[in-house]
Amino acid sequence: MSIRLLLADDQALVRGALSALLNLEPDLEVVAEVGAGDEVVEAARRTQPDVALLDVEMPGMDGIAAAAALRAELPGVRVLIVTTFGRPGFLRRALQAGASGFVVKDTPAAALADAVRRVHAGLRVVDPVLAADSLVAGESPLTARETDVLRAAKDGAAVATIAQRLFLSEGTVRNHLSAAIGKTGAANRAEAVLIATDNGWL
Amino acid sequence: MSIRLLLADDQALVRGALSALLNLEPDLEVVAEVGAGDEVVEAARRTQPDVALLDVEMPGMDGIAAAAALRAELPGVRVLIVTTFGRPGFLRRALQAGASGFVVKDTPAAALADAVRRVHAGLRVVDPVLAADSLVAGESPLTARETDVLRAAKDGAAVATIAQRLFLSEGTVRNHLSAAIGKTGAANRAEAVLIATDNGWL
DNA sequence: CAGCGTTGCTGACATTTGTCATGGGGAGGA
DNA sequence: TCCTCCCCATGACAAATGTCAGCAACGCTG
Repeated sequence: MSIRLLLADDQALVRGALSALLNLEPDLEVVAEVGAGDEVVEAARRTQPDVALLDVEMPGMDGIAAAAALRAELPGVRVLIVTTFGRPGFLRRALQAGASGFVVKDTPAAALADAVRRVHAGLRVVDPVLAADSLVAGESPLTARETDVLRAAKDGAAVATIAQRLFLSEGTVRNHLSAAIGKTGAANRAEAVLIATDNGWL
Repeated sequence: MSIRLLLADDQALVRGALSALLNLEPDLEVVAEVGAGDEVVEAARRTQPDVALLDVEMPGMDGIAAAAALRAELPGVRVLIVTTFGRPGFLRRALQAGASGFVVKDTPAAALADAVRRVHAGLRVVDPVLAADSLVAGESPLTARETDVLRAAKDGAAVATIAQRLFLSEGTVRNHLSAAIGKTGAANRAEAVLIATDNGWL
C-alpha cells in the first residue's frame, strides 16, 4: 500500500516537477495537486491523502494557515511544510500549527522522499540548522499592533497613509514604529521591515 | 538522438524535481545539474548540452549573466531562462544576453518540455503576457548612478551610509535618490526601491 | 564647436521621520 | 485590589529625508 500525497505549491512548474519526482518512488503516489492554500482542505477531503506537502508562500491562505485548517478538519493527515525560505518564525509557526515536518527547498532531492516517509511514520522532520536558528531568534518581540503597523509600512507607505489605513493617529503610528525599530535593533523603518521579514515575524 | 539538457537552479529540491520531470520525456535527457551561475560554463563545456535551463535567481553569477557567458563561450548551446519572477526587465535583459526562451515557473509543467523542444528547434519561446508587460514597462529610465544608489538603498541604509559605500557626498546621494524617486513616480525611497525591483531595474 | 545629458558638488529649505515624556483606558495576573 | 503591559493619543524636539537652484566637469553627438 503506497503513501498517498497531496501537493500544494503556487508555482505550477514546481508542483508538477515535485509530483514527477515523488511519483518515481514506488511507495509514493501523488493523489492531488493544488495551487492555493484555500483549496487544500477541500482536495484533502476528496482524495484522503496520508501526507500533505504544503508550500508556505501561496496566494490566498498561506501554507501555515492551510496546515492549521487541515489539522482541524482532517487530523489524520500529516503535514510536511516545504518552503523556499528558512525563516525561523516560519518553522515555529508551522510546528504550532501542527506540522510534522519542515523542509527547505535547498535540501537535496533525494532527501524529500525520505522526509515524506518519516513524516508518514509519525516522526518529526526538521532541518537541524534551522531549528537552532529558530531557538536563537526566539518568538517575535513585537506586539500585535506593532506587527500591523510594520506590515503596513512594508510597501514604503508614509506615516499618514499607514495611519489612515489602520484608523490610527499619526502620532500613534510613529510610536509603534519607533517601538518596532527599537525591538528589532534597526536604525529606521526600512531596516526594521527587513529584519522582521527575515525572521518571519510579519 | 535525444536532446541533452543542462539544469541550473540554486534550490536543490527544485533542480532535482525538474530533472525528474524532464527525464520522463523520452526525447529529453538531463546531462548536467549545477547550483550556481558560475558553474554553468564549466559544466556545459564538459557535458556538451543542446539546451541550458537557467534560473535567474542564483548565488554568484545570476542566470542572465550566465546566459551571456554561455553564449560567448559555447554559442551552440541554446538558453532557456526559467524563473520565479516575471519581471519585465528580466525578459529584456535575458533576450539581450542571447537567451532563446523565457518561462516563468507559473506555467504548467506539461508546457516545459514543449518549450525545451521549441528552443532546441531554434524557435523563440516567450510568455506573451510577459512580453506585453515588457513593452509597456520599457527600458529602465534610471541612469547608471541612480541605479547604483537605489540598489545601495535597498537594505534600508541611511544617506550617510550609502555615501560612504559609494564614495559620494551626501548631497549627491540625495540628488540621485530624488531623481530616482521622481522617475519611478514613487513618493519616497522605499517605494522607489519596490517599483524598480518589480520592474527588474535593479 | 555647440548643445545635451550625466555625474558630482554645495547650500538652503520644507517636510517627514524617529524619539521622548506624558496621560488615560482596558485586560490580565499577583 | 494593585501592578503591569498593551493600546491610543498628544505635543515637542532633533535628525533624516526630499526638493530645488546653481555651478563645474566630462563625453557624446549633430
